[in-house]
Amino acid sequence: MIKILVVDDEPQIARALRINLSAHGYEVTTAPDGAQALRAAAGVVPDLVVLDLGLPDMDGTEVITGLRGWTSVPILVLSGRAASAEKIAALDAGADDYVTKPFDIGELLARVRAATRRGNAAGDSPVTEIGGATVNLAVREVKRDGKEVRLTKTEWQLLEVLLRNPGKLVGQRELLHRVWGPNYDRETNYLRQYMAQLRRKLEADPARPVHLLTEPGMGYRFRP
Amino acid sequence: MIKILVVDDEPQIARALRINLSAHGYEVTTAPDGAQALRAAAGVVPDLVVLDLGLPDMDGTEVITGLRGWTSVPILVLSGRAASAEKIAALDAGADDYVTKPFDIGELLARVRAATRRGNAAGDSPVTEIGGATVNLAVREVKRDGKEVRLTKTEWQLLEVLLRNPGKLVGQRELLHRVWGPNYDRETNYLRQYMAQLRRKLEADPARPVHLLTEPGMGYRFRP
DNA sequence: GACCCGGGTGACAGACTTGTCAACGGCGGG
DNA sequence: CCCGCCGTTGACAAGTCTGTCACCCGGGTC
Repeated sequence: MIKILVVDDEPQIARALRINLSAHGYEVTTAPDGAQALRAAAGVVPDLVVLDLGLPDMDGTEVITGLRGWTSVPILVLSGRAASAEKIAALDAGADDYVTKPFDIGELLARVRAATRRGNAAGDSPVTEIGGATVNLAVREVKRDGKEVRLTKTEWQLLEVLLRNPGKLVGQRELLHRVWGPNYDRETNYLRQYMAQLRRKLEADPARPVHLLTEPGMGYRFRP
Repeated sequence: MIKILVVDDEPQIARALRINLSAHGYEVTTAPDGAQALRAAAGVVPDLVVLDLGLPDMDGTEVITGLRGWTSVPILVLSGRAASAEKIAALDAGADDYVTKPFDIGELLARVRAATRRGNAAGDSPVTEIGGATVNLAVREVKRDGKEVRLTKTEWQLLEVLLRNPGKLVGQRELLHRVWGPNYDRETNYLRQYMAQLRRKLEADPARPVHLLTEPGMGYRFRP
């Protein structure tokens, strides 16, 4: 889910934005001032920041430069001031877009889509490291020492469930259901078989796995 | 030097933009209508397109989708129309920013800076090399040893889906949906048939494909 | 030590998928 | 009308994956 951080000191605007964005499938966090915005961004690492310039504690461009110091997350600025000088300052500070209030909510949503689309296309491919191997779930690719490793469909499905729950113990029953279907409950031999194959292909020392762990009697766990 | 393609049918606006942009160190090309814009973009591969929506030959969004077919170059739209619906349509078609006329030239330049700042994610050419063949998605043309190779409509659609997701595994279900429509789910024989034809026409050794790869049980993948 | 139990490993036959050849019918151009 | 091109379909050998079996290991229990 795409995460958006909304920074606005006016509660009703913040609430309106939260409602509209949530209704369109975004995960919304809000912050009422610049200091909390910077802290929140460092915590959740959003995919987009919607920033109102009229903040009580610091100037809007300071927030922008504060963010730009360590992240290239898209920043969409909202402002009541339509003066060109303001826009130029915000854009040159590192903002990606500038919308003046009052704004049409449909247009804002379209600009949000445009900004997040860029972010995704710009190529953040979530890769996971396992032993000497690199797993890229988005493009279904595993590399080890620069060479490609091929996984079968079943191996991918099993690996995906584990990787999507990093650090969490996934029960045998749940793994069987997710990979083979709801009619499979006790076929733990399938799991042993395919876990062994995954370890052989991914772990540095398949006999002593470090990331794909067995929890005897319960299930398996992926430790990052 | 950053290259900008200005698309505008009004000579005085095009000239004003050219002068202003050139004065700020950009290399400017201009095109007076949509068809020439698409051809010019395929030729010089700009770092930014400034597109006026009021073109004589085709609708503005058509130009946008035409560009988005093969490139993710930033597109900044200029328009006299301030209606939200227009903006939403253009942004959702793939535009990155939308400025209504009359605009402040300083603000436009700031938006140009913002758009080009993040721009340079490389590897964005309209032509793709496959074996001994050269595929130009923009103008729908394949050349091999200097000679033209003809692809049918279905072959183009299939090839396009794969080429637009370089390195990514595309599931057979997804391929069928995108090329034949949502009612096709299990007709994998179509895929086999057309993948074979594409390999015959594009790959150096069709029996041992290097770029158009099969992932058994899952789908196909284009490796650059 | 003998036994049991859950897990890991190698091998293999059957089921499924894939690449390929061949053929059919619709459609437009000459 | 005939012809060539294209999309669709059927059939089948070669190849790949899956489920299953037999067997091993290590730890806990008596």
